[in-house]
Amino acid sequence: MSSKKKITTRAEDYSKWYLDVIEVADLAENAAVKGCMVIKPYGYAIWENFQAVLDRMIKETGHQNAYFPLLIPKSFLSREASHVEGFAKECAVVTHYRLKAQDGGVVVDPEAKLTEELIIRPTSETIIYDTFSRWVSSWRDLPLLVNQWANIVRWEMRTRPFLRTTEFLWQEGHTAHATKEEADAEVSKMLEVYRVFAEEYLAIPVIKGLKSESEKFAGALYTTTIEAMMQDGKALQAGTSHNLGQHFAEVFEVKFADQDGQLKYCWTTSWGVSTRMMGALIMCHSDDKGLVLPPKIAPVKVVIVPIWKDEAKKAQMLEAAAKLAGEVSAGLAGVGPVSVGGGAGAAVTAGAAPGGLLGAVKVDTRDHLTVGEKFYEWEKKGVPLRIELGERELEAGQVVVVRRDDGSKQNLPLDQVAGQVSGLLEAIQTALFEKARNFREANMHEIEDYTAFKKQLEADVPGFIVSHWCGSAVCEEQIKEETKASTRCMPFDLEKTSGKCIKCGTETDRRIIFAKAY
RNA sequence: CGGGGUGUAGCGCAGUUGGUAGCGCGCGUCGUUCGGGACGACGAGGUCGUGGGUUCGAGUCCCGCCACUCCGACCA
Repeated sequence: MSSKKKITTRAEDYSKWYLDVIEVADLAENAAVKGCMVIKPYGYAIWENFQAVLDRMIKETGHQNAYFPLLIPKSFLSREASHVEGFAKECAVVTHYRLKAQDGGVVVDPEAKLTEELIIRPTSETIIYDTFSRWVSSWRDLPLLVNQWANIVRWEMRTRPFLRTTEFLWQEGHTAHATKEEADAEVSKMLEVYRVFAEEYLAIPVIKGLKSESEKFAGALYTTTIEAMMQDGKALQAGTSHNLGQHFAEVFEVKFADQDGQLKYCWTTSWGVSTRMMGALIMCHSDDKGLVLPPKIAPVKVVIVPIWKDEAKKAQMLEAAAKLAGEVSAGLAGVGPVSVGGGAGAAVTAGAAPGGLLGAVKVDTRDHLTVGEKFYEWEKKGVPLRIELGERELEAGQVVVVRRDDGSKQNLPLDQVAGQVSGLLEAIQTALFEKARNFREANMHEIEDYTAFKKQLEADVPGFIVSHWCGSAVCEEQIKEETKASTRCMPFDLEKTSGKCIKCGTETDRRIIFAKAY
């Protein structure tokens, strides 16, 4: 269980260690299946907290959850020309519906060939707008605001755990509106939801902006994005919100009779956040000891490690720890969602349950591990606060409280712990965000000279480069070829200044962020 | 699909000129331990990726096949 391997850290090689904590992908001796993901219970508890928070925010902005089919008729995908072009190369295709026994094994039954192949959804625009066409007939049916939690399959050539897996989990929102203005407002409203989610819950600072034409979603009018910087100075697109214009409405005939009696096509939007955000969370905060989780999203927020020498002392310590856990749980109200199995009451007993990992406050009662091993394990799992409770503490009427983010230790009187825990968790939450934001600010570069631009991208931590750009896809493509940096977004809050395109020198007031990206 | 690399216990690996399968970690039982990754004793665990060939004898040599993996082209 606990490996003594020194953890190597940071974004570029994080996958070497986090698998132990969150995920394994050793399902089979089959590359395709390995590209999918197995999420261990601890990692899934983090995902469930993601869902709990984001789902609540999505509903608070007026959306409802629904579910649509996994399998999409091939013909649907080809209706929107640029959409099919964007996704055709990475679709898993269902061609048969039956196997049959043969020579002691099974083979695909050639008799069971489908007349039309089915595509495993790489995204659900097509099947959802096909459905919308039957749901919308009047302006009174609009806006139609729907969200779906689902799994997605994209047959990528190269996979990377969490960042690019063959199968991934996400939420995808799809909305239909009467006017472009309403659709625009929806797009920016949801991008703001994502910003708040990333910054206030995951403590990941993000930059909101507009994608270039070549980086926008296949079939969209325009794409907005939140871009985050990882600890190695590379960019990660953490969430996107698209205005799909009337493209999909036209090909799937999502039409409505407006108040003026005219039959009009809807304006649609879509937006999504995936398990990739888990990768962002890991890479943004983790250190040499393992995960560092922001308190608001951590499945286990506080772990109490009782320390004893013999059976008699063990009973005494466990009792004291259980009592403390109860008090701390009560003091935790309002600090983010509580994970599965984790109501305050459940949390107190969770430690006693064999194998139980979860609960907002966890008491580590295991006695086949040394204290040191327990410390290392919870640090690796990123639990924000650790409370050490031993004979010494009990006699002195105090405990040792250790912060995961900076490793600092402090002694707290036993009767004050519960009252101070939520304040400490908030301090950790804030400190993580500040640290990440300071790092990003320190690695933002405004560069107007192409030689300096190329040199910066060769640095160990290349960071984000803000430069003027003429807007041409040709310059964009050449820069990518020469430096491997792609355009990330045109930040909405970036001041317009006049200057020359970093590549071709054309006068322009447009500036964009370039970065190496995951 | 192009260019490398690797297949031996759950994981990581060793295995010399061909001679009955080894190590570390992990796992199980018992005991001593326990304040930052403890120790001892005993134990369980293997069609050496696969098919053929050479040989008295193949993990080892020869040929074929398969799989995985890393680097490039694709992407949330």
